[in-house]
Amino acid sequence: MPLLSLQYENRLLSKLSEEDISLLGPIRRVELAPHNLLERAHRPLDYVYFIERGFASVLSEAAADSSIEVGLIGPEGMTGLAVVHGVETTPFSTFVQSGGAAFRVEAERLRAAQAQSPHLQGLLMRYARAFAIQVSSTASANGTLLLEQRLARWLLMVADRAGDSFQVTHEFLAAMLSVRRPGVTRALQDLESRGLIRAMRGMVAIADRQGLVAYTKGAYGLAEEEYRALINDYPQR
Amino acid sequence: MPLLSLQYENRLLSKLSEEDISLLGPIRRVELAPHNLLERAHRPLDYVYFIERGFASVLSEAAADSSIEVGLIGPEGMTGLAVVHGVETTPFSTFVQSGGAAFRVEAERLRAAQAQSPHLQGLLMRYARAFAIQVSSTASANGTLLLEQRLARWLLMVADRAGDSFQVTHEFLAAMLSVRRPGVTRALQDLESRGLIRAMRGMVAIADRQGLVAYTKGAYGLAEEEYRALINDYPQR
DNA sequence: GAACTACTGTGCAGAACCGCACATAAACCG
DNA sequence: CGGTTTATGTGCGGTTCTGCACAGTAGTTC
Repeated sequence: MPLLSLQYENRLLSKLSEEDISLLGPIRRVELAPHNLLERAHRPLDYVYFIERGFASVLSEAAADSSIEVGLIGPEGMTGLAVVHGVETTPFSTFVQSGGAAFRVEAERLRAAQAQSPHLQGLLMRYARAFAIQVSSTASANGTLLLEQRLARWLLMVADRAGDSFQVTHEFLAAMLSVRRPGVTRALQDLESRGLIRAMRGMVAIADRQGLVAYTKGAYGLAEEEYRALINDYPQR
Repeated sequence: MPLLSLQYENRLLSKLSEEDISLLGPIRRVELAPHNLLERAHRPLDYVYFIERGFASVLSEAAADSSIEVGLIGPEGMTGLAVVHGVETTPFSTFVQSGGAAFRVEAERLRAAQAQSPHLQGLLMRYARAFAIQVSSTASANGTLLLEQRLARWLLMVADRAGDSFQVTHEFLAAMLSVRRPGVTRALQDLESRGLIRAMRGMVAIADRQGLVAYTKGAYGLAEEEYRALINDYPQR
């Protein structure tokens, strides 16, 4: 009999035993439609989502008018880290960027499960750490990189979660990076002229992954390496 | 008999009972000299530090040549959150910016104490959350603010940890914000001309705290509010 | 296939910041 | 107290990005 856990595309759930999964209670598979809000800033979190397909963005609206993405979550992770830390609310919003599916778990249930299973607790702690490192890298990238490099990093991060070609508009990219839309157009043209990507209407495809990585001059890779060390190397059970 | 915990200026330690403190084992008070490295990137963490006076910076050196500060830790917190998450290393360096003192706890001991005391565990989880929010705010600030506003935010964060006037050079500020040094000179002049600070050789003093806060247009305040909600409101024990 | 609605491309003046270079000034040291 | 070090102030050309404005083009709808 195959392990139930192999049914999960989510990298976190796939690390859990049937027992741990059952601790999560009635976990329901839900469809994620683009623009779905999975968390609203300052509202209590009722559910966390272990993403199976698609991805979501964590958005900071700190500075009055200008919002910006601070984190990206796909099948490698989960939304609702506040719950993992035992907290009821978060100051950020999380919304679905690219539709897909997820397993939804009640916040209370997750908390109880953490208390019961050290293995689950350990895994979630490590993911929280991995995500914190991703956000730190974003802080670093936002402070030190040019737009083209920030864009390259973003495209790579999305490719990791949604495959090498995906739908996205310049407008949307501009919102995530908090830059002007025409700036994105130019930056994409530049990346394309270097043969690193192919840009079509409403869509971008990675053409030369290695080249893109090199182009970010180290801004992409560290967080991803840490994720591997933290999660992939965590014992299956 | 007064509570032992009242002896601690560190906001986290001051929330702990004598029992919880004793779980931390031989905690040693150490002096923090400027430029002391409390954590080295990719090296195992042997100790965590609960800061009593002074403050430390978490530095990302992701992008090859350019390093940048991603987090600030003073008497409100602790270094070594990797340990709290059950991880042995961190990809960042943490160094003392402003000398002072701290209580040093063995990493192993902290881990064991977390397992034994739900109260301690809860507190550290909440601090980890507060710090993550701080880093997210930095990501947001780095992506959306002008230098002067980033500077204003940084000065406020330091003032919270080291008092309203503190020593710092333009060179140093430039390194933290990852900008040119003359840019800092100009930005400080601008803040001073608005009557928000007073800048002297090797030193800055906050003159109009409220004005400074207003000047950051919301970039300062959110993380601090969250800290209060997470830590100050956590039950004493 | 015409009208409409995204989405993408382009241009231009100006602000913000960089890179480099150098001038001034305060503190320190012998 | 004169020399050295450290810190701050200034200038200038160039690049990146903004803000604003508008043109083109691909899809969609009826």
